[in-house]
Amino acid sequence: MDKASRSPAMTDVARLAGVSHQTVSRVLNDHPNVKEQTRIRVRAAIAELGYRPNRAARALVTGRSQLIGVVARNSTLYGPASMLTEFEQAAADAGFAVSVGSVRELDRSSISAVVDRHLDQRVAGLVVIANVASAAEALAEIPGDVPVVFIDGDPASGRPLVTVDQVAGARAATRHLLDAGHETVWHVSGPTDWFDSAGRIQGWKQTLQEAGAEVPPLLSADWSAAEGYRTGQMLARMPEVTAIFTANDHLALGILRALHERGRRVPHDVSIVGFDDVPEAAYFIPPLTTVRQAFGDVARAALSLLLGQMRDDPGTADQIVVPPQLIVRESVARPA
Amino acid sequence: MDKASRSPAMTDVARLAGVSHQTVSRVLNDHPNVKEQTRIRVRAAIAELGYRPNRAARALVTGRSQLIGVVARNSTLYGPASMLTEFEQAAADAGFAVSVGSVRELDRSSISAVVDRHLDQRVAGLVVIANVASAAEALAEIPGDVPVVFIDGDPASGRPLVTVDQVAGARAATRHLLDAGHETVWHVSGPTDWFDSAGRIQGWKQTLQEAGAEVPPLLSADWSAAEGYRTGQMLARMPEVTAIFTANDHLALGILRALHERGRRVPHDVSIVGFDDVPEAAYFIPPLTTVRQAFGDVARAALSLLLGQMRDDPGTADQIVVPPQLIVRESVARPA
DNA sequence: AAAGCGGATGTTATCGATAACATTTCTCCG
DNA sequence: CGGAGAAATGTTATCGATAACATCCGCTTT
Repeated sequence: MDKASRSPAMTDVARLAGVSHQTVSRVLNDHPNVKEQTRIRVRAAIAELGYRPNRAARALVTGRSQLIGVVARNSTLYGPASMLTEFEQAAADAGFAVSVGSVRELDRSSISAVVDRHLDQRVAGLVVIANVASAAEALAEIPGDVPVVFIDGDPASGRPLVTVDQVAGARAATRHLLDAGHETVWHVSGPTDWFDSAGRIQGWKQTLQEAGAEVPPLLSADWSAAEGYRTGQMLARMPEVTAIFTANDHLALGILRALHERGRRVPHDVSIVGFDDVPEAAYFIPPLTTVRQAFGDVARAALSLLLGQMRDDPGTADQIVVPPQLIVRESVARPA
Repeated sequence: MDKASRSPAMTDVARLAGVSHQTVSRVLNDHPNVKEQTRIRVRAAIAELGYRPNRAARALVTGRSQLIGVVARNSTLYGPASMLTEFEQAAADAGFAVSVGSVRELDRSSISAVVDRHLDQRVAGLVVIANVASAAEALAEIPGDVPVVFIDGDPASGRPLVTVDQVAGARAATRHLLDAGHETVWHVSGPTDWFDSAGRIQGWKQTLQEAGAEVPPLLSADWSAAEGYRTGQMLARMPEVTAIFTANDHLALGILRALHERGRRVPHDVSIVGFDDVPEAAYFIPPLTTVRQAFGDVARAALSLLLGQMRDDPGTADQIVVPPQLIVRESVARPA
């Protein structure tokens, strides 16, 4: 049959239930003024036909889809990847689909291309995981009428934003090393144009200064184990280095290896604290003390901010900061 | 003005260009029968108004969106996560948006929920990263008229499928260990219901049998460093174990630590080969010999299969197998 | 020069939902 | 018991695109 090939529409349901299509629409949208009995009849018809509302039609008339666009950097870095899946999960629970638009670099033209693609799809809202400063200018282009939430963006931007409190995380890590008795703490940071890096650097520096400790020169790297290793080779040759705080766990891994090759034992000779708590961190040699970020909380917070904006709800806050948590394992000890 | 708040539609462009909306549509779709001069006028009007076609309207009338749905397990595992971002990238290059539907478990009900959500959005096609057998039955529910491609699915299913040649990868790894002089090779596999695991187990076993080596009992684990560690604690106590092939790099990491704690040196006492080549693998202690999967190739192949189906192009193959590559580092040596 | 043809363009119907308004049916109360 | 007002339901317009068909025009063809 030709009929069978086309999926049923609202009018088909209406006919079967003996009502008008509008009543079907009311049932679907939980409109209050529908008699219970009718509601049941309609539901039955929906089930019988396997009816499934056409979102395109709905989007056309309402001007809003049930789709949230995410702009993220193309990366398998643990942080961004976790954030993405957590957000998708939260959005799905709230009945939204998520369209990912990843981008090789967070520069102006790439971002506006992705944002354009999202706007083409008439997304109901946008989430931008904008962890670098260069993103800022491109984001000015996002039209004001589409709800946007930033994750990891510029805390000073004044835009709706959810972040992990990087400063607090870095303070906890640095504090932990100082408390163990180290005179000072070296820091291997991520790329300095990332907000995450900036916050961690700031927290580290502040804590040292408050403790009256000398602030060693900053070593910056990308996020990779490879650069951690290179930096580690240098640090391993410096006997005065007894405590290192790295901006993520992979950097720490590279440093662990460099120290190991040079015969410097962790934590006996050198203590080290990472950041992220990747699932493997507990199985490094030795198990890594690190700072865990609650990506799930961030994702859920971002979603609720976004939904608040969609509802035009003035009661919702516009900046949420999620506290991180120090996870103590075995990579820190009192200096020799 | 109220006018300014609503984005321009096709008729607005038509009015400005002095043509009918249908001509605008023709220009947009590169229809041949449009005079060059008209085409230029329309293009100018489009640019002037900043017109952007409404995909919802198009989807409504054509019944197809420019959206590809991906069904994947919610996970930050390196493999699946890489696959996802690679696929998104490829799809974006081809002008498609990607809607992710992740799922906590690949069981029947979760999968059909996600597939339903995708179908609601009228996706133009589906990509299912179905790495476990339990997924199979749920996938039978996908209606036949929507193009589907599987990544990592059941090689025997007869459905359009792209996979990495797990068997070949495992053979290369096992072979490499045997060639180094080991009498046999132990294998720590992933969950046995994953196709990936199954292929790797098969390749390992075959290679041993062909070489006339004894096949040690299979040790199976999940994919985590944690289980690798637990399994490693056992293996470390068995002096006859000199060569281990693990189903992924994280398992290898856990085993490395267990061996280290027990004083068994790698590769001097025990050789080990992983799978995946996560970016950190080169910085394990020691650097890990492993098998690299070309996720980018897989993603692009999957996309082209999908596009082929959409075009109803009979010329496209329906199963593509991407070869993996052995990456030799320092975790393998000749036995003592 | 009339017929015929194809290229360029316009007109109208259509997809499947919601919005806005119209109408019918209850229910309650004086 | 009649009428007001609310509840329940129906009717029609609409969103913005493409599909199908209609028309117009300029040329070739004979």
